[in-house]
Amino acid sequence: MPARSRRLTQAKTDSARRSPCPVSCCLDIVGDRWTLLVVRDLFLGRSRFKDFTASPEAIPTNVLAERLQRLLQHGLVIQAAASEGSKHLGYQLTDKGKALLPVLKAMKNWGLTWERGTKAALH
Amino acid sequence: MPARSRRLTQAKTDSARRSPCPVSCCLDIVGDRWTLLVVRDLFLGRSRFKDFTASPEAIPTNVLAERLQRLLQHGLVIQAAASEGSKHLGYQLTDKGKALLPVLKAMKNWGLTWERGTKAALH
DNA sequence: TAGACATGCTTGCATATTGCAAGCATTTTA
DNA sequence: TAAAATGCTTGCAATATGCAAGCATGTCTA
Repeated sequence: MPARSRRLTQAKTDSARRSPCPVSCCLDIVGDRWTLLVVRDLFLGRSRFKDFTASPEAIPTNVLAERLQRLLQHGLVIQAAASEGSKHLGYQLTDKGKALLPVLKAMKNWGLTWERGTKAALH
Repeated sequence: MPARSRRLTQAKTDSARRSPCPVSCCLDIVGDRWTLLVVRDLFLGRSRFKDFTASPEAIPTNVLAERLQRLLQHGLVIQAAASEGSKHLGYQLTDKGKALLPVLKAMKNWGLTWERGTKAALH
């Protein structure tokens, strides 16, 4: 898919939702094995493409590129200069994206309680 | 896959995890578009195969069967008589499964706050 | 107690997504 | 200004999803 038409692709409309359930709707956006790990990394202060690929789960680059586009489309992240005066872009959470913190915390707590050998990185 | 060998299939071991991160580990189990909707339905008191397929999101039956097996393998649900004296089996959340309630609540709140037109079914 | 219907799946198949490796234009560093 | 790093894209094989049909077992009705 070329960049321009990707940019013009509409964010998921109400009619594209499986149901009006807020849980279902949330899963339509972040319901896969990778998206919330990218959001976790954003909370950990990572912002650049390379940073996300460096996480221990090793997300494939094509999947990462697609997920970042989806997060942009749904307004969970924005792009901004990666650092002062740099032409490289980084990604940052919007308020909508930051609002997923309780979801990540709940998952963190669940994992720590019920799955042996897990260890938290997110505080 | 025959029923017996499916029963004998090991739950995901530490080595099968992508990383020791509790969030990643949680997503290894429930990180897809459907599993948490099944868990939501279980919280809503639904317990039988037919009940899950009747939800508005309309999960395909083969996907539902696979997800229920995964939830059984990971100990998030158990099977029990669907009703008094019935030979039909239903599914119920274990404590481990019930511990996902904060995750669902966080997703519900996020959806209600950030996605227009969503409406809660889970209380 | 026989037939009809409901339940709880399984199967087959087309399509979509994922994972892996390689490639490449642009930016930054030495 | 050449070399390395960055931020992706592309191609392809493997896996997962979605849809429709099929079917064994259980339950209900006459």
